[in-house]
Amino acid sequence: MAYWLVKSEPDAFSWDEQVANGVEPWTGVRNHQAKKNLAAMKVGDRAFFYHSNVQRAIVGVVEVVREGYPDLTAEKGQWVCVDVKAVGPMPHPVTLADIKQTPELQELALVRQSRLSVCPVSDEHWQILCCMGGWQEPA
DNA sequence: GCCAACGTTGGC
DNA sequence: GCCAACGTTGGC
Repeated sequence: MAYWLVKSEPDAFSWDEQVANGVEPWTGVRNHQAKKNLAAMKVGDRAFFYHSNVQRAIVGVVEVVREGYPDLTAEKGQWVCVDVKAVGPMPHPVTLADIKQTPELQELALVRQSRLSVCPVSDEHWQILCCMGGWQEPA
């Protein structure tokens, strides 16, 4: 199982909406690197749900429930999306400031390439971030 | 194929 | 609101 981090501007699509909707297509990615990452996702992979811009924090965890398929919101058919399901909220949202203060996390794609909206997260980084956020598996 | 101009994203 | 990073476009 692989780990990822997906960004959304809360004004456009927020964690609350993700929770309310349950399963939601992750559309609108228009960047080739991000597309490559989306296409590599497998059912069962987990991703952090990150609020960019106004909040700048990891606020929840989602799970991939449908692998890469054509993004119908794109005019031309060359973009990809996946479906993700809300797993649960971060008990303590992990902010970008927190991440930047953590030496072990400086290699995160989120830090190194701030404009990339879908980035991979290593197993090690995932564990650190879960620990910082007080994440516990839902019973 | 190079590069300047321009648009978009996202942090501050 | 500003600016840096970076992707895209278009002229040559």
